Amino acid sequence: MRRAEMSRLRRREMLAAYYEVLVEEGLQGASIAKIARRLDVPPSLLIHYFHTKEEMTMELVDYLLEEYREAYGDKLAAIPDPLERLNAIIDTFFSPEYHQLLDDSAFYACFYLSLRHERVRQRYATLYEASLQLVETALRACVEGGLVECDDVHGAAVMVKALEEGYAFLIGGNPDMEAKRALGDLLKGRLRRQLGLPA
Amino acid sequence: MRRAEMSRLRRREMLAAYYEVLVEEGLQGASIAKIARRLDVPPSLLIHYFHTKEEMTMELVDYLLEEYREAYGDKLAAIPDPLERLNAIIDTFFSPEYHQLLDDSAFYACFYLSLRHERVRQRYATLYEASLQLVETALRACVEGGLVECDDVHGAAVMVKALEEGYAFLIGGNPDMEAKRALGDLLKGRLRRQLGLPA
Amino acid sequence: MRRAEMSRLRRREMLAAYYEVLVEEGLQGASIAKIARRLDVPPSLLIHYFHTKEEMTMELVDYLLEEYREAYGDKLAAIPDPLERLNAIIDTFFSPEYHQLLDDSAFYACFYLSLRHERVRQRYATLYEASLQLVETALRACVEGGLVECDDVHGAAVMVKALEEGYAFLIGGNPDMEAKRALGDLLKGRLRRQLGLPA
Amino acid sequence: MRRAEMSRLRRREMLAAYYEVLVEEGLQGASIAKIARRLDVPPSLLIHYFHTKEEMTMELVDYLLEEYREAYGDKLAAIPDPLERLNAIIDTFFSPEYHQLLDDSAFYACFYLSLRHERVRQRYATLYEASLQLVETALRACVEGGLVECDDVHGAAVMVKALEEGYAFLIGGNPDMEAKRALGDLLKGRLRRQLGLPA
DNA sequence: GATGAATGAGTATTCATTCAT
DNA sequence: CATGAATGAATACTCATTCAT
Repeated sequence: MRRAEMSRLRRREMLAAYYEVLVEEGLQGASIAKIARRLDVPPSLLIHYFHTKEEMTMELVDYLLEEYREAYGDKLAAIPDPLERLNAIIDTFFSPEYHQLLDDSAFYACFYLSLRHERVRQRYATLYEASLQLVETALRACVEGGLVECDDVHGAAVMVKALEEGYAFLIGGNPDMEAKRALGDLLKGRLRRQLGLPA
Repeated sequence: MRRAEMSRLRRREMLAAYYEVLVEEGLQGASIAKIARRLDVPPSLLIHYFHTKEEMTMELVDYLLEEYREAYGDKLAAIPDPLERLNAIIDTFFSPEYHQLLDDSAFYACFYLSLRHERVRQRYATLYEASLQLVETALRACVEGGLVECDDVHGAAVMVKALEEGYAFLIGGNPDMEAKRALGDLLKGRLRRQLGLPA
Repeated sequence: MRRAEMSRLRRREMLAAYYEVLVEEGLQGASIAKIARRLDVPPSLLIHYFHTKEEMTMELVDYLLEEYREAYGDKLAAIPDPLERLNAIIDTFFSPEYHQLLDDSAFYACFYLSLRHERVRQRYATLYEASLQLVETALRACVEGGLVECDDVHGAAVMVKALEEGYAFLIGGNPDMEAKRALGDLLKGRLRRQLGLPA
Repeated sequence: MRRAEMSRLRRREMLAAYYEVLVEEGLQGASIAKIARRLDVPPSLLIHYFHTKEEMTMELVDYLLEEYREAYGDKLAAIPDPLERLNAIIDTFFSPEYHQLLDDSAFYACFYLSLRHERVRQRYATLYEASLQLVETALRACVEGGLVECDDVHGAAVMVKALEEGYAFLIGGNPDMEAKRALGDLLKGRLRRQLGLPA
């Protein structure tokens, strides 16, 4: 028992180090040797745990997406009042902070990997699906409660997600926080108007 | 002049080979040696032309973004009637074909690079600005012609771009053409409704 | 005793796995890790049993040479009639089957090792000596029984062994069974004529 | 022209270094890095010339077999008188010196490789064929000249080769020169008697 | 303009082995 | 008896780049 637990923690340490190296050195520069150097262990230890770099990369993506879920998904889903929840979701999605939980370049590194590795793609799809459900469920509750009028709840939810991803893309790499926030507010406003929500 | 022209063509060949290698091998696997092998020339020849790999990469981004402009930007801008132009823009932005001009993974590879290289970021920003102007100009002409009602033309244009990028992101890596098209239609419909355009 | 017996069996399993890996991967590719993988045990278990790879290799040679003795040596030595025994020996030595008891490449791998490790050399020398004795004893009995005429029994026995090893070498790696057999018959005929044995 | 010549020489130097390392370190210990160290060049230079270690190994075999041919084959074939030539061949084949042109362990290393690499096998087969022809031609000339009586020239030649290879095998790894020579003389004598040659 | 020799740092991974549990 | 964490040296090979021709 103790051993297994220790091993799990060690893996997380290693993945965290991988993430840091990825942010600092980029996809091309993130090597097993550099991760090992950061942890002050021999490279062979990483191989001992993950067998190959590819497998380690896959686990990194899992680990990062998991962090996303933990940090936001669960918190948002827990809000009981549907309108309040919907508003919180939208405020979150169009806030720079949400998209900065992960470093921009690390996020797009992982997304890039998702385009080349089926397994990564599926993790992204799962996350997307969960996120879409979050929106759709809140929206549907609002509609059923007569708080919002909407004839195509699913379509509206997809639109929210598309706009959110577009927002993430447009603020990518831009260091100007004010501009990011302004863009978020602009899109939020238009989105709220379309959904018939009070600003 | 002959010499300069030859040289320019040779460079394009090389960049095209770089693109192909990038698509097949990914960011991590795209090396000078592999590009050279594909062209059946020594690697030192590529260095001879581009001096460093980084410079070659920068030129690749230019080359690819240029292809985008040539293929779509100029054509769309040339449509004289503003409403027709605006509709064409929207149809283009939300069609799978537009986003498949470049291989998904190559596009996001370049975008990823833009997050790490200021020079690349500026090329992307320029492309974004031009594309935004295209939308904004068409929209403003429609508003001024009384064909469309809109109190914040710039904001609306930004929204179009955000939605387009979100669309690109969501269809990334998905091989199902029908699903891509359906998603494009969904977003297009909602966008048109918001802008007060006839479906 | 039970424990010791179990341990002996386990060792044999491991040596058998080593042999298989040696055949499949060659001398350069046969590693502790691969043997362990084949047995689905951790590499450290092999070290636990054999202490070092070298020791394991030495035991492998013993094990394989032992198999030779078990399979043929004892059987041939047990034939009571000397002429019959001599004929059986010659038929065995010049049959492809005898030289295929061990995979060609594994046999020469071990022989190669014998050139570099004194301990292995001695095992080979012992096997050679036993085999030579087998021939010499049979031949001497025939001479003494007046069945064969030969003034230098030892020399003749050496000749038999030399020809046998030459035969083994020449058929090494050749997959054509017919050719192997034909060559064996050719050499056998000439040998028999020299020894004054009936064909 | 100068370049090509230089390159050829450099390759030979490298193969010679490979041979030396092979003799000293054995098949398992002969690595690119060690060969490079011996030549005081970076390992990547060897790869530059030979692309892979396997290819380098194949060229090593060619190079060594070629040395054999140069050292003995041509010289023996050049002897005009057939009986003299046949005697010289036999004296050579059963002399320790001939089999020591190459280090024992290196020779069997190469032979071992021939069992695992088709390309190497073919080189060995070619060498064998040439050597067999040498014997057969000399023998046939003797028979036709009435110097030797033999009804199956080809069979006799094969026997010579088999005995020679057996001799090589039996003296392998034995450092006692006297014993080697005595064994050669023993086999030579019996062979000559069988072929009807004067001792 | 084009080539190939040469370099040196770097790659992921494998190796046999030790050790604590 | 058996395991898996850990090590450190080694593996073949790739990398971008320089330089002389």
